Amino acid sequence: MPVRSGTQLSRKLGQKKQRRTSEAEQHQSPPGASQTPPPKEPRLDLPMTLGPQRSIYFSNRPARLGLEFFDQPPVSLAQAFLGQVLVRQLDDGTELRGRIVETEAYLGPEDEAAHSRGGRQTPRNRSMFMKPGTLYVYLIYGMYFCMNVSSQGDGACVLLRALEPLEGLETMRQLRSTYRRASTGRALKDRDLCSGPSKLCQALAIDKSFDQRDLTKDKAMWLEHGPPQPREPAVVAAARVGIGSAGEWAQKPLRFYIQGSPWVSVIDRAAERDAQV
DNA sequence: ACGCAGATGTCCT
DNA sequence: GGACATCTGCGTT
Repeated sequence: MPVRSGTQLSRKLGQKKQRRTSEAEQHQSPPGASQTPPPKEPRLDLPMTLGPQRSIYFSNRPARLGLEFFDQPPVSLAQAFLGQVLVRQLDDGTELRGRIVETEAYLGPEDEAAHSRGGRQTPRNRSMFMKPGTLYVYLIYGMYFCMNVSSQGDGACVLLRALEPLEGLETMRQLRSTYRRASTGRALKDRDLCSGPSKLCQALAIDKSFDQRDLTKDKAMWLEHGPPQPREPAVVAAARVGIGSAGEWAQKPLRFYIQGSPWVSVIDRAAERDAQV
């Protein structure tokens, strides 16, 4: 859902460093994951007509999005993520689904708010420099995780900030509660399941072991086209959250969210007013 | 509704 | 040693 015209198909691959094959395979299956493949879906009749988003083989589920989706500049990828569905398959086969409603773009070396500012490359942020679709998961404040997806452009990526939970809500609630103090026994509201970058990591059981995995190939997580919407949703561009010390870069409108969605983590009324002139 | 302190590990100066 | 792409629970309007 383009808010602005972005470069579409005329891009060149291979701007990022090649990932070694051994690493790719090493991260295919998480440590502790069940060795046996998850139970197969019940056999379903093939639909009479097959849409372009659906696999022609043995499934009526939407196909996972591939490299051609992730290989675009960070701003257009951040916008393209909105409305797509993130799927997490747990070790027991349970599938959790959430529609992405809020993202942030981190542009790379020139972006003072990015971990890759100045071209810094460390063991922690190495996945920012890997091929588009690679996950960058890091620990923040000693106890939380944030999940990014590498985009086109060295050191550029997109932070996933909020999801609209679609499937597996009770499991998400359970996963979220595990990390909270047991003193308050109140169940979390649906809105509190995935409305924040670290909340969604808790709800989908995403931790450091997902760092450097390939979202186009990983067995435990992938991205699907979101269901068609009756209307093209309005997208708000606002300042990014939690990067106060990044000078002028803190003000740039590099956070994107679906206007009116109750699942967004931080609403920016001023940005919404400015946008509707 | 909003504000603030505290929790807690890792990276980087 | 300080900062950190955060969240929670408890306090005050």
